[in-house]
Amino acid sequence: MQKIKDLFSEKFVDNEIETRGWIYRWRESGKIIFIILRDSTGIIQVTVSKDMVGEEDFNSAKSAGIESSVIVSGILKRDERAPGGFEVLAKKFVLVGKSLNFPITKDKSDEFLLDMRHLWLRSREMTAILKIRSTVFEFLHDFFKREGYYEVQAPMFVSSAVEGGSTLFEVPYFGRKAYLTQSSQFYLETFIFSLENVYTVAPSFRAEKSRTRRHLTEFWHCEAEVAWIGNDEMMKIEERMIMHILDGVLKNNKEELILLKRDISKLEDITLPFNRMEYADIIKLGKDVGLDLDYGSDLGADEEYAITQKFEKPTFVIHFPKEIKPFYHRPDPQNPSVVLNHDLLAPEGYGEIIGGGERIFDLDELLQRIKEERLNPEDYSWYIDLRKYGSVPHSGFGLGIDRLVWWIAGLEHIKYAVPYPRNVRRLVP
RNA sequence: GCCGCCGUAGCUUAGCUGGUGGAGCGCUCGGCUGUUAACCGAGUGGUCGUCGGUUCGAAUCCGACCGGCGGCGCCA
Repeated sequence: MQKIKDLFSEKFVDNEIETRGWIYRWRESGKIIFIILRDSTGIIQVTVSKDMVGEEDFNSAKSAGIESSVIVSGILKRDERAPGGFEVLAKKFVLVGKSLNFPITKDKSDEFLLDMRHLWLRSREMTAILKIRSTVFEFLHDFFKREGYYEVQAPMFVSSAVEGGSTLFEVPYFGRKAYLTQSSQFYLETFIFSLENVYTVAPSFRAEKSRTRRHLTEFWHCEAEVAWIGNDEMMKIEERMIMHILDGVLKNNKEELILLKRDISKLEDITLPFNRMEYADIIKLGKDVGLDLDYGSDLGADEEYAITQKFEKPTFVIHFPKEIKPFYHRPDPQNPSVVLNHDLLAPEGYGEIIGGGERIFDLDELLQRIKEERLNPEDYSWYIDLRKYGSVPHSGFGLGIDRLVWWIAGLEHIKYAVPYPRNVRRLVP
């Protein structure tokens, strides 16, 4: 039994082979049937003719519809008329699982394909994306393993918000109210006092009615928290991490990137270090380009687009005004009106993929910021506790893994980066 | 939450200055021994999103509702 990809080799030519898969294309021309067979590794043409396979097998090949699963044995031939230059001359054709009329045909709208996602996953495009996605997760874990991190797990059911603004999904919890986590950051901070360097890969949930090409209500979140380091060192870790993943995808998924028509040179040209820009300088730069930007307003989609179009590699935007960032970010001792934080913006207009920074580690400073933001300290009692018993300077970040896949694969909308995307409307399939 | 847009056959759509709904793909049948999302012939398929209004007459005009899409805000 051979995988389809392995058949594209001189060593099998004129030899007996056997392979199996699903019918990707089917056409007949008189007494010969052409089948394009697909498996997880690729596609190959199979020709079925009556005098080669006999009446019975020929009839099952004739009745087999798109996406039928089949086992074929025969002779591998070189033939320039076949796509890819090789084809299988069938001697035996076994229909394993019949396929009814496959609902996905030539014309397909975005929405229809989302409704049919459980079947559309088989498409060459989705298969390529899923392979890239698999590599991204693999090299993400690989990076942390190499750098000596511990992987930890935080709860998905939580009792309150990490930050005030975001909307939480409420779920009934034995007569009480619970919420689905929107970030594991606070829990990660609890682990650093024993494990020092920790990370987690888990879903986060946001009940925002966002309708943009980069928002989902459920997304895969990689978060890390590191003891004893500051904002600058955190950024260096992150850029190494992104480079490691990029290298992994470029090494393992060239074929998939090509199939997706990704401009690979744009990824290959990225080198360390990434760009760094002060928030204040962005505002100045924005004014020069004619954007309506005031110091103290958060960067909107237009601004991010303008910035990320300008640069060929990812850009850290650092030192945001503290008012527009959550209370736990540490104000810069040199200039307490800004915080020691960073957002990482992916190039080519993709925008924010990471948010991170240094956390306040002083008890009084944290209480002060909670008070300024008019939050209730009781809601953060165990988080505040961490500043009472041997607090240390520390930093962390959150990476939107789906957004990373979205950018690397060069996709139009984040929903293509995720097998079963969830947004305010979509819960099926 | 705000601003735009769209619902016609299984899918993709034309018809929208009102006068009995057309096409391509799919599917069924037939033809072809080299097709490349093949081609040729025949057939199949529609309470035009729902309800109401205007009119002699509504897919078409008006209103409400339902469903969806794109963008902004929010963020990963």
